[in-house]
Amino acid sequence: MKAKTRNELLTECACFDLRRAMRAVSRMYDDFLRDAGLNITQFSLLRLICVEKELSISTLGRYMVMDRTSITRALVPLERDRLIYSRTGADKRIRIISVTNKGRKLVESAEPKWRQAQEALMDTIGEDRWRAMCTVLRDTTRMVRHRTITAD
Amino acid sequence: MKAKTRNELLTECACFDLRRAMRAVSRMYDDFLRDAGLNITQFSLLRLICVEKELSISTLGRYMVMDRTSITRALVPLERDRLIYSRTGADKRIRIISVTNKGRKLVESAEPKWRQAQEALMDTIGEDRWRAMCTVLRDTTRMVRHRTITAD
DNA sequence: GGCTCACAGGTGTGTACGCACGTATTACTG
DNA sequence: CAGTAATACGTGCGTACACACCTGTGAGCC
Repeated sequence: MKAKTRNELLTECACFDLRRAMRAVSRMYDDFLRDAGLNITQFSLLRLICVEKELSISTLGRYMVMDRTSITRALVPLERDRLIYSRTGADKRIRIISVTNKGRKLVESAEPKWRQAQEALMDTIGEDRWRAMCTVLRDTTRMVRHRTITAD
Repeated sequence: MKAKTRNELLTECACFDLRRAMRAVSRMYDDFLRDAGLNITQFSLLRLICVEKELSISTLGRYMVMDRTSITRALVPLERDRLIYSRTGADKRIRIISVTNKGRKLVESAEPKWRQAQEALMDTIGEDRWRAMCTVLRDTTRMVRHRTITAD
């Protein structure tokens, strides 16, 4: 099979491919995590908060490459369920987010399920494809983000 | 740099990488499409309906790898704005979706913007990375979907 | 110290997405 | 042909996500 030219590549939507794969893979992860009482988004967010101890809404947004306001909303169910708590910092503009003991325990109990999802995906697509996918996705994210930032 | 082992690969979440890249890239496409009055999801959906003339909710769901009920909701704004219309088929269970003239015109007017987004992404990440990304995402989607179907 | 601007954050609104559960219609089967 | 299974779809509910717009705080400049 002949390799596609640039113009041929452009006839199919990369963003569609990305969103579709995201739906397929997210559903798989959510299936594994369901019993744990977290979805993959909440798990990722909570795990990040566990590692970093204290962070602001904007910092979380930058790391997740998510709009600041989306972080605010995503934290609502986590705070409601006492998995995280927040307080005002020395700089009164900043809301500092931390994990609670309950939150940390929940992440730890969910980790085996997440691990199972990771293994299942790895077994499904294979080590080489996994490696290629993660690399290309991280590079793309970085480049697109950099493009946005430098273009203002 | 030494290549990562399977276990090292598994310490970082592939699903997180996927969702994060999806957010970054979708935002870029939505930026380009904004003036056209469609977002990338609506554009993809509408374009598919244009090409296929007539399809059911479930068929759309299978192609988009999206839950049937998500399709139902996604079509609401499109039908409200008279971009599509639906009717009951010979099999009364099936709701047949078709594009309207207004919808077709809107897709055509949005196509140049979408094309600009495609070009911009291509210029940002390069042809090789684009090729690698689309290939790996389609293969992954297919494999994950197949896994779900065969596992029931 | 007052002015201006950048930064951190929240709310209103609308779309994106999926699961649990329920209804209606068709297909299959004894 | 009655009974059952499979198929197609919708609604209630909850989370995911972003933009437009607004408020409050801190930083730098005069």
